[in-house]
Amino acid sequence: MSARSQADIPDIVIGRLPLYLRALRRLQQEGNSVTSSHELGRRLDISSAQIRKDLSHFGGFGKQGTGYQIEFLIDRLQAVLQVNQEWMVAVVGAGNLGIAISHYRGFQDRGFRIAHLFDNSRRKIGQQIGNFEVQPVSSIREIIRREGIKIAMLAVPAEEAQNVADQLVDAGVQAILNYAPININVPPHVQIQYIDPVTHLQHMTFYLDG
Amino acid sequence: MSARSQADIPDIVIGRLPLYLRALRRLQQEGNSVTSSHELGRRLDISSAQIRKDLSHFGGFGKQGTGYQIEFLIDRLQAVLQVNQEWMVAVVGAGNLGIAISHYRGFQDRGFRIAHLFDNSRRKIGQQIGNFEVQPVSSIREIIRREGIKIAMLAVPAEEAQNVADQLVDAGVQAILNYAPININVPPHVQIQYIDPVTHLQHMTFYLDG
DNA sequence: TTGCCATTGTTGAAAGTTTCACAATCGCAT
DNA sequence: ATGCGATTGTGAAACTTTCAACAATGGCAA
Repeated sequence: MSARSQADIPDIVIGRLPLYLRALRRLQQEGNSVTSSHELGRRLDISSAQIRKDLSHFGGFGKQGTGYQIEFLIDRLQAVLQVNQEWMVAVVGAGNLGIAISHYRGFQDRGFRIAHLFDNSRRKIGQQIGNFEVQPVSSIREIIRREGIKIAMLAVPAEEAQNVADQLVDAGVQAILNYAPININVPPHVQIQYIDPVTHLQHMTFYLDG
Repeated sequence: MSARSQADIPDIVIGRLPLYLRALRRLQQEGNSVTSSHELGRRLDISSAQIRKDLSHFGGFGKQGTGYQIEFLIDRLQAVLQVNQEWMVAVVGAGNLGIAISHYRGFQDRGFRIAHLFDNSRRKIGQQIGNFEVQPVSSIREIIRREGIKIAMLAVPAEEAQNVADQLVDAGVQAILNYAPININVPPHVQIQYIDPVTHLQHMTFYLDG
């Protein structure tokens, strides 16, 4: 992993923190104010020892005999993940998927706000979709630079993904979540993650009988 | 992992096979008929040794000095993952996301076909969306039983996810891909995987500066 | 106050995963 | 036919991750 490898925490641990955060907020919504590594583990299907060890990388958040104060732990995890602020996110691709992403309410309160929706089809540019007017891909560079946007979600056809990713990186984007079913290459200072439902489905079919 | 733990292959290896498959099909589309562990590794950002070792779990697919016949390797991986057939998939939730999933052309030729779209809102039941007429959640049990559907994608609000998952499992579903941002519990014979863009974004923000 | 139960943080051992390094061998050019 | 460069498959080593176990400690009840 690159850059801010904060005190050398394993990346696999970082990857679990968002799951802890999600479960903690749920527990809170359900009216709890305290929880334990056992309860969290039961919910997430992760061993309690692992949860304690993961959290211990960032300091002693709990109390022996009692467990963890949910609100406090949420605050700390949000700070560690840097989601105690709101990141602006650009979405590229205004097809069905890009539109669904742009409408999704689930980013709110979790650290992200969709700020722009780009596409390069004549038919779509200028169209009003949710709160956004679709902007041309050619304006990515200027807008992203001007607004200092660091994060983009890519929902374009596979054939265009690498090209658009290059433009995003050039504009200063440092993290890309790619929905196109193709691997793309980015410089080492840029984070990239993939969402492809088919790879998940194919992983599961291995275990099915028949 | 459960059930068909075919000759005890590590689950982490199984999880990489869909990525190999995806990259191989791309290489094929680009007109290649042969590749090597080095070329694949470069594309996927995985070491060539790892690719060779992963593949070796399933037999010797390559030729020294030459590499791998792409078509042959695709066939074998598809057989291993059981995607040399077409699985019918039920989608539950006809919101923006469920609709985007139902329109997505990317399932074709990768082993899956959306067969039904369910929702329980009065407004949506009966509506025609793409090739599907939205059906009530209450009919899940009968339809999935009758058609022997084994795989479902869940695109309902977090509050309803556990409940719908229970109904799916009861109807005989053995694999669930859950888009709702919540952990759900299923019996051990049921596969479950998660897609939550926010967890990916939060993972990446850890490494961003600022 | 004392004792008891629950729970954390942490150590060290066990299990799992990746990488290294190289013999075996393939195809091609000479 | 021979030699050469490329590439696989694999055993052993290095590294990473998970798990089990337990001392330390907090809160509560008696």
